[in-house]
Amino acid sequence: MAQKQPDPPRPTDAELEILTVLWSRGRSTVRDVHDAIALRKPTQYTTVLKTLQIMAEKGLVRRDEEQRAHIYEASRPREWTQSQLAADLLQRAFSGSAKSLLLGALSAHKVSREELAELRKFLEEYEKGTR
Amino acid sequence: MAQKQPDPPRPTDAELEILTVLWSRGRSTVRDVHDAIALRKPTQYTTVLKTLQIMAEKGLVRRDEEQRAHIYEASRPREWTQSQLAADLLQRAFSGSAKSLLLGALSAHKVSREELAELRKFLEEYEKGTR
DNA sequence: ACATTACTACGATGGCATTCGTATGTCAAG
DNA sequence: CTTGACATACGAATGCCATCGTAGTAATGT
Repeated sequence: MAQKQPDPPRPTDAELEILTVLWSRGRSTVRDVHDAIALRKPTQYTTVLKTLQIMAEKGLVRRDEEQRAHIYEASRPREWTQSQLAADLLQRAFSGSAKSLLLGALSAHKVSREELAELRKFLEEYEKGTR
Repeated sequence: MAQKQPDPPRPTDAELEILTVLWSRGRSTVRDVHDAIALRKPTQYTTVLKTLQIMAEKGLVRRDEEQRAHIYEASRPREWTQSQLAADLLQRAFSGSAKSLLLGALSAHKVSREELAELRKFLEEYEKGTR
C-alpha cells in the first residue's frame, strides 16, 4: 500500500528558486541546478548543495543516490505547489477573496491584452466546468 | 517638499496579521490590536507590542506618541500592500503568468458560484477599461 | 498615600534561512 | 601512484522572526 507522504512545508524564497529550476529541467544534479541559478545570481556551489540537502529532509525534493552525483527532483508537481502558495496568500493577505487577489496582481503587474483575453476565456471555461 | 518614503519591505506572517487588523480597524492602540488578534490565537500583549515597534522601525506602520497609549496605523493602504504581495508571488512562483496564479488560487480554494461570476464580471470590466 | 492596573521599552531566547568554508572521499588522467 | 577535478557532508556564522519575561513608569481607584 502506498504510503501517503505528509505535505511538505511552504518553500522559502531560495527553495522556490531551486524548485523552479527542477520543474523546468526535470531530474537534475546539484551542478545542473547551480549552473542554472548562477546565471542570474552569483551563488556558491555548496550553497545550492546544502539547500537541496535541507529540502530533501523537508520532503520538498526526492534524491536518487545511485550515481556519485546525486540526482534531485521536485517531490510535488509545479501545479500542486503553486496551488498551495496561491491559496496560502489568498488566505493570509486577501481574506479568501479571489477577486482582490486578481485585482492586486493585475494592478501591480501589467499584463498584455492577449493574456487578459486568455484569462477571461479561462474563467469562462472554468465557470462552465463547475456548473 | 514631501519626502518620498522608501518602500517598506514585504511584511512577514505576523506582521501581515497585524496589518490586517489595522486596515480593518483604522488607527488603533496596541491593546486594540492585541484584543483583535487574541480572539483567534492566544498571544501575549507584549508580543504584539514588540512586533508593532519593529514594524514602525521598518516603516510598515506609523506611530502617534501623543497619548500615553501610542496609536498605530498602517503606513500603506491595504490595496497597495496587497498589490505588492500579489505581484511578488506572481514573479517568484508563477513566472509572471497571471493565468497560472488564478488557476492555482481557484483549484486550491473553492470559490462560490457567485464569486466566480463576480470575478468574471470584474475581468470583463477591467478589459474594457484598458482597451 | 498606597496599591493596582495599564502602558512602553528592552533584553533574551529558540528556531529557521541563507550562506560559506573546510574536510573528506572518489575517480580518472598522466 | 600521485595529482587534480569534482562530488558529498557538515559545522559554523549571521541575521531575521516570533515570542516572552521583566523592569520601569504613568494613571487610576480606594
